[in-house]
Amino acid sequence: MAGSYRAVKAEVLRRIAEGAWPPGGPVPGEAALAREFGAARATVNRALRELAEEGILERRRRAGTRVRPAPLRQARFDIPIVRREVEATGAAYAYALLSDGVEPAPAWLRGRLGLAEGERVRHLRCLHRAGDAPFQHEERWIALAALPQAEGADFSQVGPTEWLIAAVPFSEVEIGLSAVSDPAAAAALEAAPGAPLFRVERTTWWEGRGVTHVRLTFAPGHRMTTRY
Amino acid sequence: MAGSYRAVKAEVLRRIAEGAWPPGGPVPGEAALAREFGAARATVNRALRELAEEGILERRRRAGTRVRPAPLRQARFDIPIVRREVEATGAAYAYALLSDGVEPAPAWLRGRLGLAEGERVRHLRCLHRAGDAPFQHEERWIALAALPQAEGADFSQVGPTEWLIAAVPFSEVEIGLSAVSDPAAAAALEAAPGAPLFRVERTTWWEGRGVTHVRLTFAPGHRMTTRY
DNA sequence: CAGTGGTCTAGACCACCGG
DNA sequence: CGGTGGTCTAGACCACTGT
Repeated sequence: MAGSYRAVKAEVLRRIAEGAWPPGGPVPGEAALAREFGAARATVNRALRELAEEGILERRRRAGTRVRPAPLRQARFDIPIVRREVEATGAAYAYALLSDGVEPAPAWLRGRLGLAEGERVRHLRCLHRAGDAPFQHEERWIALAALPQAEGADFSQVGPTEWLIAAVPFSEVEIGLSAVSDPAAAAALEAAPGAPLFRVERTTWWEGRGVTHVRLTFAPGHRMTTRY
Repeated sequence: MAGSYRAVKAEVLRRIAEGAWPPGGPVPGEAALAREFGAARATVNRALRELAEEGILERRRRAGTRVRPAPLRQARFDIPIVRREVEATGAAYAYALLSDGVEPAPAWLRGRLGLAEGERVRHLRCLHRAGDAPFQHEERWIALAALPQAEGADFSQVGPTEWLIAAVPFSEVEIGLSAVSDPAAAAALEAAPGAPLFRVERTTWWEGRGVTHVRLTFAPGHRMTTRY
């Protein structure tokens, strides 16, 4: 097990935890570690590269590798498709389209997506259920200039999210998480008007153009979790 | 630029976006791609491995590589130290200890950390400010059996989070995000009693033992964002 | 049981940047 | 300017798993 990048990672972590390599302090160079561990430099490189990506180490050319002073805590969350998320709980998934229309983009949305004044967007509100219980309220805007085929799409059976996955293969995305009080969403979710609701907002660009913005508001009590 | 793992990634992404390699469909083997691109297999391997880690591809031995049918959306969020987060906004950071005591662990906490009945925990409540405005309310429990030195630590000047970073180098962590209504936290944050508050909960284990649990509750309007 | 990805090695070139 | 990490190559062995 001497020459395994996993073994190298584990050993490096051990030395940091042990205090042998204190926070902010330097880590021996790849060549030295390769010699010490009896591994190829490429192997050590992969180990250190991954530790850097995980926020444990800090690497810079010429300056060398150091232990991050305050380990950059980062968490990776999966953002699954609602249907899968519901089905994972064992409940039956149900979808309903609440409202649907085409309208000029409001100012805040134009700013967010970079749209010109007067540009039209398709505006949808949907409800996703887990069994009989409301699970997630989705409010979505799609820029029709960027995605003309969205004007004729039928969202009565399949939610716009799933439709978009097929229509827009790749994009740049910004995700925001917050806690909100939204009487309209609360009503759709059959929650008290002032209930604190967990919201995920996602804006998507494609080739520099704003394509769509969505607000996913969850029924009270929803938690997003991850481990590492 | 033929033999660059970045070039390979870009080309693979292009072919997927283009529709040449449809979702769910197979991707040629590493050997074939290496031949086609005039690169070493290790180079192609790195490209495909990273795309798999990013949720674009799915790889299995013997079965080969496929394009993920519904691209696994995942987002990575940085969870910075409060002080840095506040200072990043340009505001002055201020810390205050609101309450501090040692008590038997309540049942819900024992379950979460895996503590025995009657085990004692240090229970702290703190407030982090950005300038004059309350920014984050921190409520923390530290298991004294697992971390005896926490009993005598002075948390009047430095928050327990920063103290813990120095005391517990590495650990397993579970993070949960939710929206809550918490009158006590709201009061400390000078918010309306029923205001929707964004909460981050983090449980930390070390060598299989539950060490600490924290509730970070943010002032109204807080947003956690990320791009990719 | 054969083929695919997973990993390792030894050697090499080079971009970058701190002193 | 020189040392460090970043990357690439050619070749090899092997673990795993679908057929």
